[in-house]
Amino acid sequence: MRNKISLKDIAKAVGVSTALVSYVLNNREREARVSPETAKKIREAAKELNYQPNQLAKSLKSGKSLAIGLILADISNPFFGHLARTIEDESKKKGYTVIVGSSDENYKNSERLMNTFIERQIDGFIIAPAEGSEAQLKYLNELNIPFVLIDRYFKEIESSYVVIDNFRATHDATAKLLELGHQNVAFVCYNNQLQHTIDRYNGYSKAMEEAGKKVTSKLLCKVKFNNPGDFHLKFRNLMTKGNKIDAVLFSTNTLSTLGLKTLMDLGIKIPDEVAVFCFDESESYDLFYCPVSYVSQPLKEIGQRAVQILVEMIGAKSGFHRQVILNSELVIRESCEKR
Amino acid sequence: MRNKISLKDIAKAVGVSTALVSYVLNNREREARVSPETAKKIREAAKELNYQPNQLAKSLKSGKSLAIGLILADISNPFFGHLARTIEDESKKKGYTVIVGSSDENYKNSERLMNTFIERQIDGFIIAPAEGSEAQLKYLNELNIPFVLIDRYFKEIESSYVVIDNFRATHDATAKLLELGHQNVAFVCYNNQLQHTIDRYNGYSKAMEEAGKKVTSKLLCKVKFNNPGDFHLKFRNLMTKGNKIDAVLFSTNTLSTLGLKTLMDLGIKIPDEVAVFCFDESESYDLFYCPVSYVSQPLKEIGQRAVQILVEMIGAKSGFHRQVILNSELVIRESCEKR
DNA sequence: TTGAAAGCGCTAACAC
DNA sequence: GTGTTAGCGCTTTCAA
Repeated sequence: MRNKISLKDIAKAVGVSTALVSYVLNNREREARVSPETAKKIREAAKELNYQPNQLAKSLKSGKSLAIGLILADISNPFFGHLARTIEDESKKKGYTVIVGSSDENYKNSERLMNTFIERQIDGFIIAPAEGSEAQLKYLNELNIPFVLIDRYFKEIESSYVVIDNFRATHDATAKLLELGHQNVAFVCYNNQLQHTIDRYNGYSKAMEEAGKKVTSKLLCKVKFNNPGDFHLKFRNLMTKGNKIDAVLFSTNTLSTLGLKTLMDLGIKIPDEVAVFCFDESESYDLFYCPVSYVSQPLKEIGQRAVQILVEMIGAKSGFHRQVILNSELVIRESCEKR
Repeated sequence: MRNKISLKDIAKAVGVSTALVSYVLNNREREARVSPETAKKIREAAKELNYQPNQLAKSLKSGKSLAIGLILADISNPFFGHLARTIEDESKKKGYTVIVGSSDENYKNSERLMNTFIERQIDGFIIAPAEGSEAQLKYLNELNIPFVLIDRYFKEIESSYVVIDNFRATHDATAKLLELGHQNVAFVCYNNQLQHTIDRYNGYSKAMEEAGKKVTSKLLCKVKFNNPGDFHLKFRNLMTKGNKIDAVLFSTNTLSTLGLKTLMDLGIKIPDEVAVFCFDESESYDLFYCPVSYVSQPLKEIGQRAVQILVEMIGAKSGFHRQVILNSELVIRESCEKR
């Protein structure tokens, strides 16, 4: 069996009450006026017996678990992996432990995770919400469980969130491509109704409009999530049906990787035959034959801000929300040149 | 404030004792001979009040937290991200929640994480141990806390583990390169003393020996972990100092990516000037100009087996260990051809 | 300066 | 069939 030493064991060993032990081991001996000798004995016994406090009991008593629930689409996706890493690091600094779950972009999974985490009394959530999660988030609000959304948010849900200015990101990337002289700039995105998808589309579309270009279906490729077959079909179509595409803007990291791969397979030369602008950083880009241009999100800052806001919300007596919109950066490299 | 409904609230609402509520909501009404009407009323009240059990209180009472602590080197590394994903999925199936932490290959961090997790009463650990973790693992053994090592293990530590046959993996990869006619096969690894590093080196070295080749320092590149500068210095040296290297075997995924990148920067053509064999799958390989050969680890199986073994260990009254050595697979593609 | 005791939410042995 | 109660490990009020 597992050798569990409790406050009581220490109290017995030293010959004092558990109250004193509790005070001393929480460094509150002064406030409780514990005599130095007793304190010393208690500390020694604790060390001797190798005492480790039971956080569960503390939490039960205090009503605070010092745990944060993190719900991502997929922890194996490097974009979310990086986010998870910064969130974990920042949480550790703040004294919180992170419990993670992958929703797989499915709101049913996300709901199940949320309930599991609530049962574990997490103090708050950081969530990259799946499509259709609105009701669950409203529910969290009803329960007064603080949460911060990352990467995506919902216009109709009152909440804190940390996102980038997606409109501006794609707007500027598109404008850059047009400025470089590309004529038919295509846009590749998922066909969901998530706000960041919409914002990114609008950014693209606005930049086109400003340049006097019409966005026709010949320039658009909206594909199903998690469905490489659908992607290949539609993207190949886009690129090979005589649409005269001379530049492509991919609106997520997974689409970027899939897209580069497909262009390579099709033998379409970048940037000679088509210019390419990607979304998010990826170590894959480093191995691509042509240095890739991309929208760089400040992942570290997103994670840190999310944790900071959440911790503030947890500590606040009355509810508040904080919205943070960060700027992304365009990293311009060879792949978007006009040849 | 957070609207927390407890068993007591339901008991009061229905007008019964908490004991009955507990029995019913744990579906043990039959064994406790609760009358159907009472049971029904209790369930209705629970639903009505939107009751969510407090897992912390349950755990405190039962001594089981139904939580697993996962300690990885770095959750943002896709290799570990995938592992984390399969572990999370399998744990969920078994009714366990996963708490993750990144050690950054630093045993001090790993120790801190372990203690945090122990305080949270996790039922067991899955660990990709950092160099120097031996003492901590012995400590876990003393405490009778079950754990399963993944990716790496220590010969001198009695423990369960799930790893691949690293010796065989590099042995076979090296043999393949030699069989294809390469003469000077170099080996790139980290300069640590982790068993998997040693095994991988031995596999390489054995294959060389079997082919009547001598492993000289001119063929070896041992680099510091997490130190791209050191890598570049030594690897460039290896490739440019007239060592006549015509094939390189990289012994981890990070080294593989760094290596491919450097070879590209140096303008060394693969496989025309040098053949390359990598370790672990990576989406980056898909974007490389030449299809990359690699050792493919069965990530999903590693994660699943680790969870299965851990759960068995947690359930067992007496301690036992289970060692699983899985086979990896060689994926042979253009990059290792002899030109 | 220290101890006793209540109580966080839950389970389970036991009594009625 | 149902209720009472002790106790998991901890904190904190109150009394001594």
